[in-house]
Amino acid sequence: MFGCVRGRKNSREKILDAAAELVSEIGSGRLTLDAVAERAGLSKGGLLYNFPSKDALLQGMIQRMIDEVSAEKEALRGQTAPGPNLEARLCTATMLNMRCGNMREIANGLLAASSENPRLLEPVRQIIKETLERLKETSDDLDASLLAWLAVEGLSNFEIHDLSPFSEQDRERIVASIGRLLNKGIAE
Amino acid sequence: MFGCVRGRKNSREKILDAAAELVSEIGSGRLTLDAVAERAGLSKGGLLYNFPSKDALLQGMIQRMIDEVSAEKEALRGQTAPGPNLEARLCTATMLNMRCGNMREIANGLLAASSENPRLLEPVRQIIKETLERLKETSDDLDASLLAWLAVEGLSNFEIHDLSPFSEQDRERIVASIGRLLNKGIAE
DNA sequence: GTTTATATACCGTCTGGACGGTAAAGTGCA
DNA sequence: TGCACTTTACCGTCCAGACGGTATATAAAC
Repeated sequence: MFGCVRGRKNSREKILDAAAELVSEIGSGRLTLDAVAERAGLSKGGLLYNFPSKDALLQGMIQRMIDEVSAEKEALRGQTAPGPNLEARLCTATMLNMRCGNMREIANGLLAASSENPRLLEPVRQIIKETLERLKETSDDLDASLLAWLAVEGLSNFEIHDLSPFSEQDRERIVASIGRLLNKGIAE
Repeated sequence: MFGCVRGRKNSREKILDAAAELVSEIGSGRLTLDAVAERAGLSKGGLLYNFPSKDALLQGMIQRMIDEVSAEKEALRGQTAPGPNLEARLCTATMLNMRCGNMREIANGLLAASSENPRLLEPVRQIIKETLERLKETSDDLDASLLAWLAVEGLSNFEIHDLSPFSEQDRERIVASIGRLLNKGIAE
Protein backbone atom coordinates (compact mmCIF):
# COMPACT_ATOMS: atom_id res chain seq x y z
CA MET A 1 0.00 0.00 0.00
CA PHE A 2 1.47 3.34 0.98
CA GLY A 3 4.13 4.12 3.49
CA CYS A 4 5.94 1.62 5.64
CA VAL A 5 3.76 -0.74 7.63
CA ARG A 6 6.37 -1.25 10.31
CA GLY A 7 7.13 2.40 10.06
CA ARG A 8 7.69 4.96 12.69
CA LYS A 9 4.05 6.05 12.68
CA ASN A 10 2.86 2.63 13.56
CA SER A 11 5.34 2.05 16.35
CA ARG A 12 4.66 5.43 17.86
CA GLU A 13 0.99 4.67 18.10
CA LYS A 14 1.62 1.25 19.58
CA ILE A 15 3.96 2.77 22.11
CA LEU A 16 1.51 5.46 23.11
CA ASP A 17 -1.25 2.87 23.45
CA ALA A 18 0.96 0.71 25.59
CA ALA A 19 1.98 3.61 27.78
CA ALA A 20 -1.61 4.71 28.28
CA GLU A 21 -2.69 1.19 29.17
CA LEU A 22 0.14 0.76 31.62
CA VAL A 23 -0.50 4.01 33.35
CA SER A 24 -4.07 3.10 34.07
CA GLU A 25 -3.07 -0.37 35.19
CA ILE A 26 -0.12 0.29 37.44
CA GLY A 27 -0.38 3.97 38.28
CA SER A 28 1.29 7.02 36.95
CA GLY A 29 4.34 6.83 39.17
CA ARG A 30 5.29 3.35 38.14
CA LEU A 31 5.53 3.86 34.42
CA THR A 32 8.89 2.60 33.18
CA LEU A 33 10.42 2.50 29.75
CA ASP A 34 11.07 -1.21 30.04
CA ALA A 35 7.43 -1.91 30.76
CA VAL A 36 6.24 0.29 27.91
CA ALA A 37 8.63 -1.34 25.48
CA GLU A 38 7.58 -4.83 26.47
CA ARG A 39 3.89 -3.98 26.25
CA ALA A 40 4.36 -2.36 22.89
CA GLY A 41 6.17 -5.45 21.60
CA LEU A 42 9.39 -3.59 21.08
CA SER A 43 12.82 -3.47 22.61
CA LYS A 44 13.78 -0.62 24.81
CA GLY A 45 16.20 0.61 22.20
CA GLY A 46 13.40 0.67 19.68
CA LEU A 47 11.25 2.62 22.06
CA LEU A 48 14.00 5.14 22.65
CA TYR A 49 14.48 5.47 18.94
CA ASN A 50 10.89 6.63 18.61
CA PHE A 51 10.90 8.74 21.76
CA PRO A 52 14.42 9.78 22.62
CA SER A 53 13.65 10.22 26.29
CA LYS A 54 10.98 9.49 28.83
CA ASP A 55 10.04 13.14 28.81
CA ALA A 56 9.49 12.94 25.08
CA LEU A 57 7.23 9.95 25.59
CA LEU A 58 5.16 11.70 28.22
CA GLN A 59 4.96 14.75 25.98
CA GLY A 60 3.75 12.53 23.17
CA MET A 61 1.09 11.05 25.41
CA ILE A 62 -0.16 14.46 26.38
CA GLN A 63 -0.23 15.71 22.84
CA ARG A 64 -2.25 12.75 21.71
CA MET A 65 -4.72 13.27 24.52
CA ILE A 66 -5.15 16.86 23.58
CA ASP A 67 -5.71 15.93 19.96
CA GLU A 68 -8.22 13.23 20.84
CA VAL A 69 -10.22 15.48 23.09
CA SER A 70 -10.35 18.26 20.59
CA ALA A 71 -11.34 15.83 17.83
CA GLU A 72 -14.13 14.52 20.00
CA LYS A 73 -15.27 18.04 20.68
CA GLU A 74 -15.37 18.98 17.03
CA ALA A 75 -17.24 15.78 16.24
CA LEU A 76 -19.83 16.72 18.83
CA ARG A 77 -20.11 20.25 17.52
CA GLY A 78 -21.79 18.87 14.43
CA GLN A 79 -24.51 17.08 16.37
CA THR A 80 -25.25 19.49 19.16
CA ALA A 81 -28.53 21.33 19.12
CA PRO A 82 -28.29 25.10 19.07
CA GLY A 83 -29.24 26.92 22.24
CA PRO A 84 -27.72 28.95 25.03
CA ASN A 85 -24.12 28.50 26.22
CA LEU A 86 -23.23 26.33 23.29
CA GLU A 87 -19.53 26.29 24.00
CA ALA A 88 -19.98 25.22 27.58
CA ARG A 89 -22.41 22.54 26.51
CA LEU A 90 -19.77 21.26 24.12
CA CYS A 91 -17.01 21.24 26.73
CA THR A 92 -19.08 19.44 29.28
CA ALA A 93 -20.50 16.96 26.80
CA THR A 94 -17.04 16.16 25.50
CA MET A 95 -15.72 15.31 28.92
CA LEU A 96 -18.82 13.46 30.00
CA ASN A 97 -18.91 11.40 26.82
CA MET A 98 -15.32 10.25 26.94
CA ARG A 99 -15.73 8.66 30.30
CA CYS A 100 -16.03 5.09 29.14
CA GLY A 101 -12.94 4.23 27.21
CA ASN A 102 -10.11 6.61 26.87
CA MET A 103 -11.06 9.28 29.38
CA ARG A 104 -9.44 7.37 32.17
CA GLU A 105 -6.30 6.78 30.18
CA ILE A 106 -6.17 10.35 29.14
CA ALA A 107 -6.20 11.86 32.53
CA ASN A 108 -3.97 9.23 33.99
CA GLY A 109 -1.43 10.22 31.43
CA LEU A 110 -1.67 13.75 32.64
CA LEU A 111 -1.01 12.54 36.13
CA ALA A 112 1.99 10.57 34.98
CA ALA A 113 3.35 13.62 33.30
CA SER A 114 2.75 15.95 36.18
CA SER A 115 4.21 13.60 38.75
CA GLU A 116 7.33 13.25 36.68
CA ASN A 117 7.68 16.80 35.47
CA PRO A 118 5.00 19.42 35.98
CA ARG A 119 6.26 21.48 33.08
CA LEU A 120 4.91 18.89 30.69
CA LEU A 121 1.45 20.14 31.49
CA GLU A 122 2.13 23.42 29.73
CA PRO A 123 0.11 22.55 26.60
CA VAL A 124 -2.79 21.56 28.80
CA ARG A 125 -2.55 24.85 30.63
CA GLN A 126 -2.76 26.55 27.28
CA ILE A 127 -5.87 24.64 26.24
CA ILE A 128 -7.57 25.47 29.50
CA LYS A 129 -6.75 29.11 29.09
CA GLU A 130 -8.18 29.14 25.61
CA THR A 131 -11.27 27.35 26.78
CA LEU A 132 -11.86 30.00 29.40
CA GLU A 133 -11.45 32.72 26.80
CA ARG A 134 -13.93 31.08 24.46
CA LEU A 135 -16.39 30.67 27.28
CA LYS A 136 -16.03 34.31 28.24
CA GLU A 137 -16.58 35.42 24.67
CA THR A 138 -19.51 33.26 23.79
CA SER A 139 -21.46 32.40 26.91
CA ASP A 140 -24.96 33.72 27.33
CA ASP A 141 -24.63 33.11 31.05
CA LEU A 142 -20.99 33.05 32.05
CA ASP A 143 -21.64 32.12 35.67
CA ALA A 144 -23.58 29.08 34.64
CA SER A 145 -21.01 28.11 32.02
CA LEU A 146 -18.12 28.33 34.43
CA LEU A 147 -19.91 26.41 37.13
CA ALA A 148 -20.88 23.70 34.68
CA TRP A 149 -17.38 23.47 33.34
CA LEU A 150 -15.87 23.25 36.80
CA ALA A 151 -18.42 20.72 37.97
CA VAL A 152 -17.57 18.47 35.05
CA GLU A 153 -13.91 18.87 35.83
CA GLY A 154 -14.60 17.90 39.41
CA LEU A 155 -16.62 14.89 38.39
CA SER A 156 -13.98 13.79 35.92
CA ASN A 157 -11.32 14.11 38.54
CA PHE A 158 -13.23 11.90 40.90
CA GLU A 159 -13.64 9.33 38.18
CA ILE A 160 -10.04 9.48 37.10
CA HIS A 161 -8.76 8.69 40.56
CA ASP A 162 -11.43 6.08 41.15
CA LEU A 163 -12.75 8.32 43.85
CA SER A 164 -16.24 8.84 42.52
CA PRO A 165 -18.90 7.99 45.09
CA PHE A 166 -21.71 8.32 42.58
CA SER A 167 -23.98 5.58 41.40
CA GLU A 168 -25.05 5.49 37.78
CA GLN A 169 -28.29 7.17 38.81
CA ASP A 170 -26.48 9.84 40.79
CA ARG A 171 -24.34 10.55 37.78
CA GLU A 172 -27.29 10.84 35.43
CA ARG A 173 -28.93 13.20 37.84
CA ILE A 174 -25.82 15.34 37.98
CA VAL A 175 -25.45 15.38 34.23
CA ALA A 176 -29.09 16.40 33.93
CA SER A 177 -28.73 19.20 36.42
CA ILE A 178 -25.66 20.49 34.64
CA GLY A 179 -27.79 20.60 31.53
CA ARG A 180 -30.50 22.52 33.38
CA LEU A 181 -27.93 24.91 34.75
CA LEU A 182 -26.66 25.66 31.27
CA ASN A 183 -30.15 26.09 29.87
CA LYS A 184 -31.76 28.07 32.66
CA GLY A 185 -28.97 29.51 34.79
CA ILE A 186 -28.90 30.15 38.51
CA ALA A 187 -32.17 31.21 40.11
CA GLU A 188 -33.18 34.87 40.66
CA MET B 1 12.58 18.71 82.43
CA PHE B 2 10.04 16.15 81.33
CA GLY B 3 10.19 13.47 78.66
CA CYS B 4 12.41 13.40 75.65
CA VAL B 5 12.53 16.51 73.55
CA ARG B 6 13.48 14.49 70.51
CA GLY B 7 10.45 12.30 70.98
CA ARG B 8 8.64 10.31 68.34
CA LYS B 9 5.65 12.64 68.23
CA ASN B 10 7.85 15.53 67.38
CA SER B 11 9.84 13.74 64.72
CA ARG B 12 6.77 12.41 62.99
CA GLU B 13 5.38 15.88 62.60
CA LYS B 14 8.68 17.22 61.36
CA ILE B 15 8.90 14.41 58.86
CA LEU B 16 5.39 14.95 57.58
CA ASP B 17 6.05 18.67 57.24
CA ALA B 18 9.24 17.98 55.34
CA ALA B 19 7.55 15.51 53.03
CA ALA B 20 4.69 17.88 52.29
CA GLU B 21 7.10 20.70 51.54
CA LEU B 22 9.22 18.56 49.28
CA VAL B 23 6.30 17.27 47.32
CA SER B 24 5.14 20.73 46.50
CA GLU B 25 8.65 21.82 45.63
CA ILE B 26 9.92 18.99 43.51
CA GLY B 27 6.78 17.18 42.44
CA SER B 28 5.06 14.10 43.66
CA GLY B 29 7.07 11.67 41.58
CA ARG B 30 10.41 12.78 42.85
CA LEU B 31 9.88 12.33 46.56
CA THR B 32 12.68 10.24 48.08
CA LEU B 33 13.27 9.07 51.58
CA ASP B 34 16.74 10.56 51.61
CA ALA B 35 15.41 13.97 50.72
CA VAL B 36 12.70 13.78 53.35
CA ALA B 37 15.17 12.69 55.98
CA GLU B 38 17.55 15.49 55.18
CA ARG B 39 14.80 18.11 55.16
CA ALA B 40 13.44 16.85 58.43
CA GLY B 41 16.90 17.03 60.00
CA LEU B 42 17.03 13.32 60.54
CA SER B 43 18.96 10.38 59.21
CA LYS B 44 17.37 7.94 56.89
CA GLY B 45 17.44 5.34 59.60
CA GLY B 46 15.59 7.68 61.90
CA LEU B 47 13.02 8.35 59.25
CA LEU B 48 12.49 4.67 58.66
CA TYR B 49 12.17 4.16 62.36
CA ASN B 50 9.23 6.52 62.44
CA PHE B 51 7.72 5.33 59.18
CA PRO B 52 8.83 1.79 58.43
CA SER B 53 8.35 2.17 54.69
CA LYS B 54 7.69 4.77 52.08
CA ASP B 55 4.14 3.55 51.84
CA ALA B 56 3.73 4.14 55.53
CA LEU B 57 5.02 7.68 55.11
CA LEU B 58 2.60 8.42 52.30
CA GLN B 59 -0.19 6.92 54.36
CA GLY B 60 0.78 9.18 57.23
CA MET B 61 0.70 12.19 54.95
CA ILE B 62 -2.76 11.33 53.74
CA GLN B 63 -4.08 10.75 57.20
CA ARG B 64 -2.81 14.09 58.39
CA MET B 65 -4.39 15.83 55.44
CA ILE B 66 -7.69 14.23 56.19
CA ASP B 67 -7.46 15.27 59.80
CA GLU B 68 -6.53 18.83 58.92
CA VAL B 69 -9.36 19.24 56.47
CA SER B 70 -11.89 17.86 58.85
CA ALA B 71 -10.58 20.08 61.64
CA GLU B 72 -10.87 23.09 59.37
CA LYS B 73 -14.38 22.09 58.50
CA GLU B 74 -15.44 21.74 62.12
CA ALA B 75 -13.84 25.07 62.91
CA LEU B 76 -15.91 26.65 60.18
CA ARG B 77 -19.06 24.97 61.35
CA GLY B 78 -19.02 27.21 64.38
CA GLN B 79 -18.89 30.43 62.39
CA THR B 80 -21.17 29.65 59.48
CA ALA B 81 -24.51 31.37 59.28
CA PRO B 82 -27.53 29.09 59.22
CA GLY B 83 -29.38 28.80 55.94
CA PRO B 84 -30.09 26.35 53.16
CA ASN B 85 -27.65 23.58 52.19
CA LEU B 86 -25.51 24.11 55.23
CA GLU B 87 -23.39 21.03 54.72
CA ALA B 88 -22.57 21.91 51.12
CA ARG B 89 -21.70 25.44 52.15
CA LEU B 90 -19.34 24.01 54.73
CA CYS B 91 -17.66 21.65 52.27
CA THR B 92 -17.15 24.31 49.69
CA ALA B 93 -16.00 26.93 52.14
CA THR B 94 -13.51 24.51 53.66
CA MET B 95 -11.90 23.79 50.33
CA LEU B 96 -11.99 27.37 49.17
CA ASN B 97 -10.52 28.66 52.41
CA MET B 98 -7.60 26.33 52.55
CA ARG B 99 -6.27 27.44 49.21
CA CYS B 100 -3.57 29.72 50.49
CA GLY B 101 -1.32 27.68 52.68
CA ASN B 102 -1.72 24.01 53.06
CA MET B 103 -4.28 23.25 50.39
CA ARG B 104 -1.60 22.91 47.79
CA GLU B 105 0.46 20.68 49.99
CA ILE B 106 -2.50 18.62 50.86
CA ALA B 107 -3.52 17.77 47.39
CA ASN B 108 0.02 17.34 46.21
CA GLY B 109 0.40 14.71 48.85
CA LEU B 110 -2.61 12.95 47.47
CA LEU B 111 -0.97 13.02 44.09
CA ALA B 112 2.23 11.62 45.47
CA ALA B 113 0.32 8.82 47.07
CA SER B 114 -1.78 7.98 44.09
CA SER B 115 1.12 8.05 41.70
CA GLU B 116 3.04 5.68 43.91
CA ASN B 117 0.22 3.41 44.95
CA PRO B 118 -3.41 4.20 44.19
CA ARG B 119 -4.62 2.02 47.01
CA LEU B 120 -3.37 4.59 49.49
CA LEU B 121 -6.29 6.77 48.49
CA GLU B 122 -8.75 4.41 50.16
CA PRO B 123 -9.31 6.64 53.22
CA VAL B 124 -9.98 9.57 50.92
CA ARG B 125 -12.48 7.50 48.99
CA GLN B 126 -14.20 6.81 52.27
CA ILE B 127 -14.39 10.48 53.22
CA ILE B 128 -15.85 11.36 49.86
CA LYS B 129 -18.43 8.67 50.19
CA GLU B 130 -19.43 9.94 53.60
CA THR B 131 -19.58 13.48 52.33
CA LEU B 132 -21.98 12.45 49.61
CA GLU B 133 -24.15 10.67 52.13
CA ARG B 134 -24.29 13.70 54.39
CA LEU B 135 -25.15 15.91 51.46
CA LYS B 136 -27.93 13.57 50.43
CA GLU B 137 -29.34 13.49 53.93
CA THR B 138 -29.22 17.16 54.72
CA SER B 139 -29.40 19.19 51.52
CA ASP B 140 -32.40 21.38 50.88
CA ASP B 141 -31.50 21.34 47.19
CA LEU B 142 -29.40 18.30 46.40
CA ASP B 143 -28.80 19.26 42.79
CA ALA B 144 -27.38 22.59 43.79
CA SER B 145 -25.31 21.07 46.56
CA LEU B 146 -23.76 18.45 44.32
CA LEU B 147 -22.99 20.95 41.59
CA ALA B 148 -21.40 23.32 44.04
CA TRP B 149 -19.36 20.56 45.58
CA LEU B 150 -18.15 19.33 42.21
CA ALA B 151 -17.38 22.82 40.98
CA VAL B 152 -15.20 23.44 43.99
CA GLU B 153 -13.48 20.14 43.41
CA GLY B 154 -12.86 21.15 39.83
CA LEU B 155 -11.52 24.52 40.82
CA SER B 156 -9.28 23.01 43.46
CA ASN B 157 -7.93 20.53 40.97
CA PHE B 158 -7.03 23.28 38.59
CA GLU B 159 -5.26 25.13 41.33
CA ILE B 160 -3.45 22.08 42.60
CA HIS B 161 -1.91 21.37 39.24
CA ASP B 162 -1.19 24.99 38.59
CA LEU B 163 -3.65 24.78 35.77
CA SER B 164 -6.07 27.44 36.88
CA PRO B 165 -6.68 30.04 34.20
CA PHE B 166 -8.64 32.25 36.56
CA SER B 167 -7.68 35.70 37.69
CA GLU B 168 -8.36 36.74 41.23
CA GLN B 169 -11.50 38.48 40.00
CA ASP B 170 -12.62 35.44 38.06
CA ARG B 171 -12.19 33.37 41.13
CA GLU B 172 -14.16 35.71 43.31
CA ARG B 173 -16.91 35.72 40.77
CA ILE B 174 -16.98 31.94 40.73
CA VAL B 175 -17.01 31.73 44.49
CA ALA B 176 -19.87 34.20 44.57
CA SER B 177 -21.89 32.29 42.03
CA ILE B 178 -21.36 29.06 43.92
CA GLY B 179 -22.79 30.88 46.91
CA ARG B 180 -25.78 32.02 44.89
CA LEU B 181 -26.29 28.52 43.57
CA LEU B 182 -26.42 27.14 47.09
CA ASN B 183 -28.75 29.86 48.29
CA LYS B 184 -31.13 30.04 45.39
CA GLY B 185 -30.73 26.86 43.36
CA ILE B 186 -31.01 26.36 39.63
CA ALA B 187 -33.58 28.48 37.84
CA GLU B 188 -37.16 27.32 37.12
C1' DG C 1 21.10 3.66 95.02
C1' DT C 2 23.70 1.19 92.24
C1' DT C 3 23.74 -2.47 88.99
C1' DT C 4 21.24 -5.01 85.29
C1' DA C 5 17.96 -5.32 81.73
C1' DT C 6 14.95 -3.65 78.38
C1' DA C 7 12.71 -0.20 75.51
C1' DT C 8 12.83 3.94 72.74
C1' DA C 9 14.78 6.84 69.41
C1' DC C 10 18.02 7.50 66.16
C1' DC C 11 22.42 7.09 63.15
C1' DG C 12 25.23 5.76 58.98
C1' DT C 13 26.51 2.34 55.81
C1' DC C 14 25.69 -1.09 52.52
C1' DT C 15 23.44 -3.54 48.85
C1' DG C 16 20.72 -5.14 45.36
C1' DG C 17 17.68 -4.03 42.11
C1' DA C 18 15.31 -0.84 39.18
C1' DC C 19 15.54 2.44 35.70
C1' DG C 20 16.93 6.00 32.22
C1' DG C 21 19.85 6.22 28.72
C1' DT C 22 23.85 4.84 25.22
C1' DA C 23 26.12 2.53 21.58
C1' DA C 24 27.29 -0.91 18.45
C1' DA C 25 25.59 -4.42 15.69
C1' DG C 26 21.88 -6.36 12.78
C1' DT C 27 17.80 -6.31 9.34
C1' DG C 28 15.47 -5.26 5.36
C1' DC C 29 13.63 -2.21 2.14
C1' DA C 30 14.63 1.65 -1.60
C1' DT D 1 24.97 0.98 -0.75
C1' DG D 2 22.46 3.81 2.24
C1' DC D 3 18.75 4.75 5.16
C1' DA D 4 15.08 3.75 8.60
C1' DC D 5 14.23 1.06 12.12
C1' DT D 6 15.19 -2.31 15.57
C1' DT D 7 17.81 -5.46 18.76
C1' DT D 8 21.18 -6.72 22.11
C1' DA D 9 24.22 -5.63 25.48
C1' DC D 10 25.66 -2.62 28.51
C1' DC D 11 26.67 1.53 31.83
C1' DG D 12 25.93 4.64 35.75
C1' DT D 13 22.95 6.42 38.98
C1' DC D 14 19.48 6.53 42.15
C1' DC D 15 16.96 4.82 45.82
C1' DA D 16 14.23 1.79 49.15
C1' DG D 17 15.02 -0.81 52.63
C1' DA D 18 18.01 -3.79 55.71
C1' DC D 19 21.16 -3.89 59.31
C1' DG D 20 24.39 -3.25 62.97
C1' DG D 21 25.35 -0.03 66.10
C1' DT D 22 24.79 4.02 69.74
C1' DA D 23 22.85 6.74 73.35
C1' DT D 24 19.37 7.91 76.45
C1' DA D 25 15.39 6.70 79.25
C1' DT D 26 12.63 3.67 82.04
C1' DA D 27 12.04 -0.13 84.94
C1' DA D 28 13.35 -3.95 87.89
C1' DA D 29 16.28 -6.30 91.07
C1' DC D 30 19.30 -6.40 94.70
